[in-house]
Amino acid sequence: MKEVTLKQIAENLGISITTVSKALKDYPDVSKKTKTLVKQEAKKLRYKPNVFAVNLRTRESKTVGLIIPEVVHHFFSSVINGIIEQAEKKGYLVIILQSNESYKLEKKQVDLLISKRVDGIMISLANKTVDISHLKRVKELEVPLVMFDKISKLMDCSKIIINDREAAYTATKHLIDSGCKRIAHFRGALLPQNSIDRFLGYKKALEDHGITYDSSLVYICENVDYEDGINAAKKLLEDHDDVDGIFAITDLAAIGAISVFNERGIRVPDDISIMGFSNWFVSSAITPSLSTVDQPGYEMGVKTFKLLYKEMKARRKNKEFEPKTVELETRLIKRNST
Amino acid sequence: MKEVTLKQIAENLGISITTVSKALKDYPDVSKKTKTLVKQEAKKLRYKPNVFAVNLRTRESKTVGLIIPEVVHHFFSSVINGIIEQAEKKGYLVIILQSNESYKLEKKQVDLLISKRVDGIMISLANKTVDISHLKRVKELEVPLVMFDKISKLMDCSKIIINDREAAYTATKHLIDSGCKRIAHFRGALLPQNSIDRFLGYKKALEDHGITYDSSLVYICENVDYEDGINAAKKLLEDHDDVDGIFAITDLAAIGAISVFNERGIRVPDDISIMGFSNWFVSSAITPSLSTVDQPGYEMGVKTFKLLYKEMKARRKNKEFEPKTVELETRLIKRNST
DNA sequence: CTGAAAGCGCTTACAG
DNA sequence: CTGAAAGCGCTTACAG
Repeated sequence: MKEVTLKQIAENLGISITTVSKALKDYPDVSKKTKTLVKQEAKKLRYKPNVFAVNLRTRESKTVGLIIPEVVHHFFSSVINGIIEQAEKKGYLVIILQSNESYKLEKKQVDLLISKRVDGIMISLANKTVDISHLKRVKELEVPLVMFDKISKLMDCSKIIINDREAAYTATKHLIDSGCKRIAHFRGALLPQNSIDRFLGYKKALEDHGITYDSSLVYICENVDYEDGINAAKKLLEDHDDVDGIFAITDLAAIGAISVFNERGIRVPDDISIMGFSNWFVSSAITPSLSTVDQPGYEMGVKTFKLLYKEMKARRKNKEFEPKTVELETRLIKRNST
Repeated sequence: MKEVTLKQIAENLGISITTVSKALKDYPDVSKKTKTLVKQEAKKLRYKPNVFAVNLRTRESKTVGLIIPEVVHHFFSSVINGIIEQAEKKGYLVIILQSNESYKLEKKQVDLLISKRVDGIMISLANKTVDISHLKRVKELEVPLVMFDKISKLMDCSKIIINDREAAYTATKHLIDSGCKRIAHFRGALLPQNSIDRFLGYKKALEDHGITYDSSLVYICENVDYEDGINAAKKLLEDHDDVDGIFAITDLAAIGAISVFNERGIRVPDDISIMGFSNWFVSSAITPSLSTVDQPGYEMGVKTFKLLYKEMKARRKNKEFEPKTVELETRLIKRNST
């Protein structure tokens, strides 16, 4: 099938390519009559502009890049959802890349997106990301950039986050309020900011309520997943028989713990209370249903793209853009595990 | 920051753009000395070819499109995973679009991908897709196309599927083998092929084992999700008190049913046995753990891209390509709900 | 209101 | 082995 080009239309109509181009884009200096003629012909031939040529001329790809640690993850899936929806509204396509929590891969992905000349990049950092030189490069090249959820405080760019410390504080306080005296924490890896912040919120809540912080009650869940939760729970049962509450960094880890307790006849919440984090929809499906903190993934996606869009718009007009940090609300959700 | 172009390098070195271009691409008719010089300079200036120009010249975008009903879905997440991984290996980027199970949106997405000139398209149909004229157009334009999982039999293109009918048969037979006499089916919408096939597998299994098919035992779960499972289970309890087995079209629907039974003190599997479909990892985390059919999402993604790649390669060389249909193995997984 | 011309940055057939 | 030239399909400043 032969491609339809401006030239084609111009020849059919016996006018110049210039005029055809202008007519299709509704330039004010083309007569109404010509416009109608051109548009009609374009429709008839099913003309579609060749984006490759348009990109080259306009220096824009109308495509944005998204780098996340993992696609197969309820929270990120929701974020993707929000981003794609907004992007489509504005006529942007989203290229999604997965870092698999690897620093090396993440760097490669950034390079890939840059070489594809995306108009902007959104990123949530891998757990293993140790420095941000690759992001500094994005800034140098003046490619708009927004970080979300897993951010680096060192990077000067727009950010969409939740207040992890506060949310963790509230979650821990909820355990205390429901009578827990010995509260363990399943935390994430040591590097990620949100893992640190949730840990600090947990610690602060204990201290503010006269409970001595005991580091032996903190277990590291490297991948914050179901398996990790199972393992941490098993170890906890070996180490401590007096723990009556757990604040887990993710619902997944919490659910892992619950499954261990269910199996061993340990009653939740009578013997031990459990708090998750994320409000994955499965949390309400398990038995007992899981108390957790609602983390607004979809909203985060929406806000992330919107902020990126603003920056891209400013960039296009060569205007200055002042990076912004937006903090989204979280919400404690009480169910049957506490 | 000034963009580095071939021209830049050529000027710095006092040679022609042509030679620079050829040297960088290791054309055999450029001297070794020139090549080294050019490559050195390119590296020094951090030269990156302008993909927009390359695309325009080569008529390739090195980008493929993926349309799926939903991102936030364990099965599709795994497929995405497999696709992205393979694509990256071959230097392709993946644009992911979501149809939200809408026919209209799906058509729009196809148009979008075509207008972006992706080198190939992978698609899993929306539940509400009623005809395939939009896919026929893809074929007309000679854009390589692979369908996976939710396919249309009417479309002449490559397909990656599982044998839904057989898998459903095996699942139902498993219920029969464990003693069930009155087996209900929570099926999907009426249109999708895999919803039809799973239903037919269920029916055939009953008939082959001397159980009369009773259409009042078949409930439609329009979105095959958790909510649907809850509703269907509630209705089932109202309608029939003699059912002792359920084959649900998805794990999600099955888990919804289990949560209803758990709540009402109906014992699974003692009072009623339940089979899911998909082998979502949560199935092993709930109580009781769910028997199900393992559906190889990741593998499906890998195979899908590989097949698309073959077709794109043939297309590039203007060779004929014979569409293929690949059927992947499923596996019955017995857990505690049967 | 219309159009000739330059140019985006690359690739490649062709001549020397 | 090197390079001038054409061309991919579009946009837009400029002239008439």
